[in-house]
Amino acid sequence: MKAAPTLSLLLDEQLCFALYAASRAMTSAYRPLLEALGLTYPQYLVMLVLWEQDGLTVRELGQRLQLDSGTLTPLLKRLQAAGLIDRQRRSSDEREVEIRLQPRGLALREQATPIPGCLGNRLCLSLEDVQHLRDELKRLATQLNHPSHEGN
Amino acid sequence: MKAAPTLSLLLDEQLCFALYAASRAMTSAYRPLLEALGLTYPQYLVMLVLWEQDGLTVRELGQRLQLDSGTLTPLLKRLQAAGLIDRQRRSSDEREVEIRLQPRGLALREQATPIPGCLGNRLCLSLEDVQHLRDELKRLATQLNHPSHEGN
DNA sequence: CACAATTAAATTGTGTGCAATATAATTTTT
DNA sequence: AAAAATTATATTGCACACAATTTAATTGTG
Repeated sequence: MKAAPTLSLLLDEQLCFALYAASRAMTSAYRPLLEALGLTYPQYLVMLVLWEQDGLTVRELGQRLQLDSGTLTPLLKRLQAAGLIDRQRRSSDEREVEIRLQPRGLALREQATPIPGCLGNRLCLSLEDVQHLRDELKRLATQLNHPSHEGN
Repeated sequence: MKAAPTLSLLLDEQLCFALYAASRAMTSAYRPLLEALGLTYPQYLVMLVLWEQDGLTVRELGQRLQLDSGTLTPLLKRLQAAGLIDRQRRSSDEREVEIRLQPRGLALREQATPIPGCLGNRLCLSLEDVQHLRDELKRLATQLNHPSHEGN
């Protein structure tokens, strides 16, 4: 076990800042496209999950997106107010709230289909490079979320 | 010029979600370490810039971090309230507000030096891999921020 | 069955991000 | 030099994120 090496405090050398800046740049790039659908970026992510699997609970949505009810509850209320989803307590377990797509929410999927390709075009990366970067980021997130201190 | 290929709408295939999740995981990993310094993650980024170059204006800080005054003004007021920085209108141009480290803000640098190494340890990546990922993310952010539509 | 422990959402409070607007100082133009 | 345009910051309003607490429903235990 060796001590943590002292790395630079220079902003431009930080992986964390590159990640933070790239994530916000990505959200900004989506914004004008999603505005046409009346969605914010986190709302779009919720819709992606629901288009894949409808009828999930708030908890299950949260597991998928790594978001808690403090974030999801108001977001889902806005999607409901927009007529895209419905929120219903489950009769089998009244603690759980089931989220179901409304016709307007389901129909929105058609308008969303061109969006990933549209964004992909801007990246100037091959599909393989995008997939590789995506998988590296997934591994990074997994490492950071697990407190498996000793590894390497 | 070919049409945008229709890519998947599956959450787990999206680069954007991997980026979003990794960025939040990174911020969460920093949180307990920064809490010991009394800083939030964006506040830490501001301090990184000031430790590199003191006396920048709000505008210059914003250029460096890609943040506007709507975000920075309240954040800087909190750093000022914590006694870490000072905010002063420049006499040469009264529109500009100069940010200067206070002794406590300068001293905090010592406590921050082990942090990057501490986080680096968790990544289970070689230094070269971290640098490569960082540079890929920088290129990605540059591409996304520039509307240079045709490229590749 | 009663009651403690657990679980799922919702609520509350703080701190970003960011668009839009306002305010004030400086520069440019006429 | 006065008016118009520009620039820098601050303010306002909305939507996340997330910790901490609350509320309500369910499960586990004696």
